[in-house]
Amino acid sequence: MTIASPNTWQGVQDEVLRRIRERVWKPGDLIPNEADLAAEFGCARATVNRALRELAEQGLVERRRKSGTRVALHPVGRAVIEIPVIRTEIEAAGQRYDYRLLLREVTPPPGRVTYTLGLPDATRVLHLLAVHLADGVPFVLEDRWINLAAVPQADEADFSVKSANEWLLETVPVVRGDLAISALPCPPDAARVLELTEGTPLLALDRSTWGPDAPITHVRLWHMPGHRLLTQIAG
Amino acid sequence: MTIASPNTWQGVQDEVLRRIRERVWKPGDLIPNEADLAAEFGCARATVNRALRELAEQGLVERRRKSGTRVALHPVGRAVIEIPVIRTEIEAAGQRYDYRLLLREVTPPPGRVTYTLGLPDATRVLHLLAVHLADGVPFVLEDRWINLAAVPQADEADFSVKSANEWLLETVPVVRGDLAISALPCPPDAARVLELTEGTPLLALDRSTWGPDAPITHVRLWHMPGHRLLTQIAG
DNA sequence: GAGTGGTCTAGACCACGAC
DNA sequence: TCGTGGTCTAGACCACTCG
Repeated sequence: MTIASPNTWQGVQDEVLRRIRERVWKPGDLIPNEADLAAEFGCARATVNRALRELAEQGLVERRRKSGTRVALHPVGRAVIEIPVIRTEIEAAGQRYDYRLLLREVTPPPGRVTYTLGLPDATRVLHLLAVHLADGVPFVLEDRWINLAAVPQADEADFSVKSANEWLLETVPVVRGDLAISALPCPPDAARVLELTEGTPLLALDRSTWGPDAPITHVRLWHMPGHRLLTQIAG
Repeated sequence: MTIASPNTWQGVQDEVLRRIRERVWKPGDLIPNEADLAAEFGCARATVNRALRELAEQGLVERRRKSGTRVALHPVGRAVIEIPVIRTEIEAAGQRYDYRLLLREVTPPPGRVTYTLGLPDATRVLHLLAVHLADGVPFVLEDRWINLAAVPQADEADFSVKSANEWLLETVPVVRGDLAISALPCPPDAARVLELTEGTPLLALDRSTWGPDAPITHVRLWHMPGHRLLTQIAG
């Protein structure tokens, strides 16, 4: 770890961090305002602003106009999970990627899908079931529902070669998404495909995405037993 | 969703985002340089810089000196998980918080603890087992190991009133942390405390933290069945 | 060598919010 | 009211990296 020269924004940030960690400024304390810090460090106020803004984004300090900047009392840790395309994830691990489409049907979706996406009752929805393999071994089971009202082209797309994941990324503009992580017992159909005992604890990732106007898709990824989501904590 | 006036950094960002989503600039494309965009939007280059810098942090564009700025080919989704103090989490849900210390001992830690923290064999480690309750019902079981070589004060602290989580936050400067999320079968001792059937799928969060010089603590949180980690996806 | 993003400056005005 | 952070500007120099 190198210390940046103190009149750069990183240098200011390092010094502020040091004072927070060494309790020169204690949790709850008000720290000097930007103009004073700029004078102390011999730099422009904009430089101090950038340093403090990033610390505020990380939750280490709280800033309010007029009140000033305080050291956070209970800094909230933030862990960033990266969600790559599954093929990329497997190939990045140096393994061979394979993909098999198991089921394709247009059928009324279960309640959890209509509910999380906020779909009207009569919506036509495309249901896909597919397995992604790493070196020939099942890696994750994908249970996807695509809103045909928002993505009519999906009805004619060939999802047996390219995964819906990648097809959607290239085809539909996504504006926002939700992710829910939970531990669930392996259901009977997944047990058959993944060759597991029913009830085995599996990590389930439920992802919903919306376009500019309408919900696009909901997907549940069933990860094989032992799979771990690894991240670093900032703050 | 309001559109910001276009000569603010948010306005520039909105317009750039729109062009990326509507495929005016396609994945892989080079977009105009900062000076040109500033001229087009009628603002200063610093304003464009801020807009693009944030998009680069989100992974939507890739920037390199001399080459310029490109629309990312495979934007990696990022989900930010917020990790509050457990008491805060429960109280924020409008529930009553309770805490019970079940076990306190100094004992050799299991391999997964010494391994993830990188502890030497002979390290003295304090082992705590505690349960956090919401409205009187078990919410999460905490299985914590504290490195007494790094935090000797922990040996005399009273963890029956204040949870180790909060005590450590107030006492020890933390420099970095790791988080691993997995689905595991409920072990026998947890089953007794949480009044569950052994083997029930539980969401396990393994958190390790380091101070400036040494590993501080490793904690595994066993969440009750059905618990979901909710986040939003950026990008 | 030259074009690009990365950063700093000194100054200015604005928006929020505590009083 | 008025102090604070939030932002914009015009200009400058630097650092990286491609050709």
